[in-house]
Amino acid sequence: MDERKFAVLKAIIEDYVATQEPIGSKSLVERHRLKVSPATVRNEMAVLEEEGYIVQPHTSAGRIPTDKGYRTFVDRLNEVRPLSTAESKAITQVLQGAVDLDDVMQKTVKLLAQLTGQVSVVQYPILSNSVVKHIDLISVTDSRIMIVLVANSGRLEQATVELSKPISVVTLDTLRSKLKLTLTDKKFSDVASLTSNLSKIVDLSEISSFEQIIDKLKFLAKESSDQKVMLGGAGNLARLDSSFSKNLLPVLDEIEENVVVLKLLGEMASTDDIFVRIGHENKASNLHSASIVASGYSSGDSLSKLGIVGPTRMDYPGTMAAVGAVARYLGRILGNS
Amino acid sequence: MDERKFAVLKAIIEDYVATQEPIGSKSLVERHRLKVSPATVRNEMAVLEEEGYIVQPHTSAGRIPTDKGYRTFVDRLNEVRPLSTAESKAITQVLQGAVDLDDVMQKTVKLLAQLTGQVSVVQYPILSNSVVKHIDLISVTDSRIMIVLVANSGRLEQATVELSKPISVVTLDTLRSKLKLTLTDKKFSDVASLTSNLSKIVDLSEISSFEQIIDKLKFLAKESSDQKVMLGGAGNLARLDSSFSKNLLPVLDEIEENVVVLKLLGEMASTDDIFVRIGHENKASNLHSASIVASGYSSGDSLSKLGIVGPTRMDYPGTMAAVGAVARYLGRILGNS
DNA sequence: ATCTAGCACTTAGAAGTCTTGAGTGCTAAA
DNA sequence: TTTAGCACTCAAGACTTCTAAGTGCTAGAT
Repeated sequence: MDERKFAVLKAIIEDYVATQEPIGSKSLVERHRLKVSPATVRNEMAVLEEEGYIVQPHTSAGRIPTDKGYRTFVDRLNEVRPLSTAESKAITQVLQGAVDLDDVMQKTVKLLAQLTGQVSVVQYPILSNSVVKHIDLISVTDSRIMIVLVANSGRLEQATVELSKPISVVTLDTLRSKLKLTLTDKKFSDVASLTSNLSKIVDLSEISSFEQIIDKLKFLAKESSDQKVMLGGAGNLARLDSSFSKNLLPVLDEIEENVVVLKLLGEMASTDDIFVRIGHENKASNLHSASIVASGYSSGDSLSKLGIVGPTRMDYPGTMAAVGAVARYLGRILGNS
Repeated sequence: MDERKFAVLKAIIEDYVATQEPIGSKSLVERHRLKVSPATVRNEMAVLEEEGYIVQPHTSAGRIPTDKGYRTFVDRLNEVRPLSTAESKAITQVLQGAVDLDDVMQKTVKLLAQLTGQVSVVQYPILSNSVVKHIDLISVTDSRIMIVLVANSGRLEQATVELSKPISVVTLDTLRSKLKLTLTDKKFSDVASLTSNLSKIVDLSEISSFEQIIDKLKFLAKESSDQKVMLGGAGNLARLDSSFSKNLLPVLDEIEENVVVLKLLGEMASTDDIFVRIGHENKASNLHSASIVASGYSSGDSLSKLGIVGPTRMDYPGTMAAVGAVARYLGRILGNS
């Protein structure tokens, strides 16, 4: 595409994103100090429309960008605009202050939501490659046992088992030390197989308690290697126009269920570039008027993802910059672990 | 207030909540099969208006309830309508499936949001009266120590300390056993004072690491006895009308910061009845068009709170029933601990 | 005494009409 | 290839009118 035509497209997109109104040739020339007349611009626009980059809502109205228009705009946007120093300062400050992983995740998701003004999603660091750093059994009461698992990434997982009958302290102690021995420095994904063949160590009378604990432990290790997701900035939906949010609501419900996001984020290629999926490029029809901007971030050993979802009409450069920066900083914070 | 007048008020409120439109005398008589003519109802309405229970948005329009109207309606609503069996089934099923405290809280907040269609808030069980059941120090790397605290209520708190220089295994071991000895079965609120006078036990060269760990531990214990809050159903805002959500957005941001809710919920008297605060009864002016329905729930030893916030125009009987039921079930679940 | 029917009066909002201005496409000249 | 000029279109705002839902009040019915 020729240089000037792209300039026109770009100008249309910028104005439309800012005003949310169709853009006409005259106001375009004024606002952007183009060195040509409106008539020339009109000719360019006619071509752009023919090629499917922009449309008119009705005759005698200005133009608005199509998905295809946004797409070429984003593709041409090679160098990502850096964030303002104030913004990047904010990011480091907020993330610096986090105490544990949950806190980091929560702050990140909120940060993303605030920087972009959109609904944000952050995937927890993936555990399957992680290694058990510590395992403990804690008796809260004599029939309630809490299992604690710590990964080398610093992620902690817990679960409580309600035993059908009390367990003796001795049994619990032997079980605990056995588990420590068996599982420490082993992969989460191997926990299930490793625990399957150590049934002989406990007294017969307590075999049921034993099994309940092991079951929960397996579940916990499996569950944790599954992916967990945090959602934030749902309130931003209210800021956006309601037709859009009506569409998106069911999606959010599902996101809270962790189901969709896995697919959504999983589909984005798994490098740490920034990915953008615009309107109809999304398979789910609820998302046909939405765009997703996502990026991978490295958490020690593995690569997880984060991103935002908003209306197609969004500030792509700014959003991409924010997503990229947050991903980078998050990786840096977690990289220390 | 005389019986029939109340019936009229009630009918107005019910219709207005359902339709969100001012209610006139004629449609009222039709929809509610009152045994009197519209003219009579009009007379009643005139009196109700004079007494401040209802207003006309403009002459020649129907009436809408005032805060005072809602208030008397709610006050007369003595017996709380029980939930449908389907609903209470849903509650038990959802809560039953939770694995740990975070999970319980998250499921509860979501449940409340779904049952009521409003924004919901659940306070974590208060810790200050809780007792340290278990404490552990886990070395993730040799300069990253994770502190784990478990309360008798089953609540688990963790934090990671980044030491300025590595700590030796021996020191860590002695420190750990010392802490176990000192803190087990002590109140969270006493952690700070108990840890203040045990500096002598470590080698001088590692005194700085020691201090960093103790500081974090104090912080953790204090932080945890502070109140923590979980927010849910922010997406419901989008369902409501936008003027309302505009008002409420800043409030939500603050709620996420845990600041406001403490006050908000704290102000509600601390029994486990259901409390309703309507419109201007709220001090914060952002909440003048909002109502809060809250209830205490007992979590083992202490009493915490949960509730929802929505527009004054809400289904009070239904909402109160839902809040009450969730509080009751939650108490039951946590009571086991 | 209280309720109700009837009626004159009010008024927001729907429906209809006019006007305007931002926008277009096309043609012909620079 | 660009630009000026011009006729044409049409959504959205302004202005009017109409209407239906609602009111309050009075006088008769119960």
